[in-house]
Amino acid sequence: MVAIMSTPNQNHLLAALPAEILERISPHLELISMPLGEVLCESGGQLQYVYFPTTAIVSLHYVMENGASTEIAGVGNEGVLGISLFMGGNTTPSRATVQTAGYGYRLKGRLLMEEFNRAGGRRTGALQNLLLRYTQALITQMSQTAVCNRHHSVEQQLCRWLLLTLDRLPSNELTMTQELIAGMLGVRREGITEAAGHLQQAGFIRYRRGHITVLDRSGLESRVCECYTVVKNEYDRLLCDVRKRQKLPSASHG
Amino acid sequence: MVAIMSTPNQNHLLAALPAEILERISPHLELISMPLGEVLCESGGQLQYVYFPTTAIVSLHYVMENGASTEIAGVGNEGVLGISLFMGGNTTPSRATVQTAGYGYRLKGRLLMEEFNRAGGRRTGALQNLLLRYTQALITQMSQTAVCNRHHSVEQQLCRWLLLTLDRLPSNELTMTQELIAGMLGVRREGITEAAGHLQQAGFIRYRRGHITVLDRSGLESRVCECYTVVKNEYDRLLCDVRKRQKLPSASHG
DNA sequence: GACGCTCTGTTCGATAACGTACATAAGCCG
DNA sequence: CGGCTTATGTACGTTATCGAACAGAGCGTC
Repeated sequence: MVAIMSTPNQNHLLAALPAEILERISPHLELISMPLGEVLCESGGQLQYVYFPTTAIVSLHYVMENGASTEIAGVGNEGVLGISLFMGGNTTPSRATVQTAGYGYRLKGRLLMEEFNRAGGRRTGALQNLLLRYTQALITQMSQTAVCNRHHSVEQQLCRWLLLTLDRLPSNELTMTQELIAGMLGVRREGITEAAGHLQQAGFIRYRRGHITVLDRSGLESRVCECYTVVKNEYDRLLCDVRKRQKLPSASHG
Repeated sequence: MVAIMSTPNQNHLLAALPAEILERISPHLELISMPLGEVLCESGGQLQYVYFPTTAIVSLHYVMENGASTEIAGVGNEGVLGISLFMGGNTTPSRATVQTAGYGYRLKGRLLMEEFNRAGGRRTGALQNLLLRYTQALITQMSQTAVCNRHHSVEQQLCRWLLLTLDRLPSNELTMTQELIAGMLGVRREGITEAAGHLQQAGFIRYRRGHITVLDRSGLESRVCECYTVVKNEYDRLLCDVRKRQKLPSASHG
């Protein structure tokens, strides 16, 4: 009962681990609350933990000298925050903040590394394999963000962002102001107001102060640029064994 | 004498490998010519080899449905093409083409993987460690490209691109048409003409049909956005042990 | 229930980059 | 050397987004 709000299984990466590994690290997984706006890692800051979100979504973004900022990728229940630990850099120039409040599990970096480097001798460990594939999917997301920033309209980018966020949430309602979304996409708030207005007129979404409800997902998909599909396909391809293990999401039950 | 045009040491990653590892893979390194425009890997295509450029530069870019394209990162003598092999994905949605003709070494993917997974038991292998750190630096480059695409002017981006390219070349002359640069940055050719004109008026560069000579590097640095420095610092930080091993470049000798 | 903060809607001109079109010039090849 | 291909220079109107300014409206708080 105490686990209603979150179980490790809700994170796809944790869920995909072989039982043996999960048993080893489970005792060290700490369930934590991740409130909106919390800064999990400053630019260039050391990470003590890696974070496996379950219901929360974390935004990786750069803050520029002039204060402007842009999200370069999001991390939700499909992934993990803190790849710089096992990639060997320890830090990154990007900042990580909680974009959607929720829960997640954290694990001491040292413990993750022990498991990451636990090689079977013949072949690399299952955890390492999984995390590297996840990292590649993340790379695709970042790359596609670069492409999208260059070539697509604010409305298209908003659709992409909404769909990617929706994919990480159990419901069809996002708790999110237009101001925050603008910050993520690195555009003006007014641009979001305008684009969101179009989408609302089309009947795809409805919103009220700080809440966006997606009414017609396929409508958004009809307006989104190809970038969304590229990213989604790549996550599915690289982490398909992860998906297979998931119990089917209760999309039709509310 | 036959090796004047290229030696494995000219690639920083190869040069940084422990002698033991280099001895194992050296017999399998094939010196190859990489002509301008050669497509090393199509979007979604399988890589048979990984490529360690020495004098060539490879561009990783996305080609969109409408034909427009954008570079998301470059790979020169500081890196390796084919990270998707050891990251576990085998393919990526990006395309790799030769942006600056030159030479490089290729290595069969299977052989790289053997070495990548050769764990010492206690700790992960030196090659794995190096390649993962390189990958993190590449991630920074991609992220910063996304940020730069969003917030900075064509001129700033051109400066960033010139400097990053210059860092990978032995001389201060790039063989490159404005048309090609425009394709890299994902902007119009006219935009490059204009920005390059400014830089030439300022005396920072000089160009003639297909050749750009950098006359005043610090001039470019004064106009470039912060993105260049972020990327460069991150390469230096993550691969500093690589730099240490390099013989100092003969910048002052022609 | 009134207040006030914050979010949202709307306007305006300014600007950077676009798309198109065409003129000029450089260098290659016969 | 002369002609052709291709790169570069320049101009035009068009567009998306920006930056700033302000009005209205929702929602929590007292």
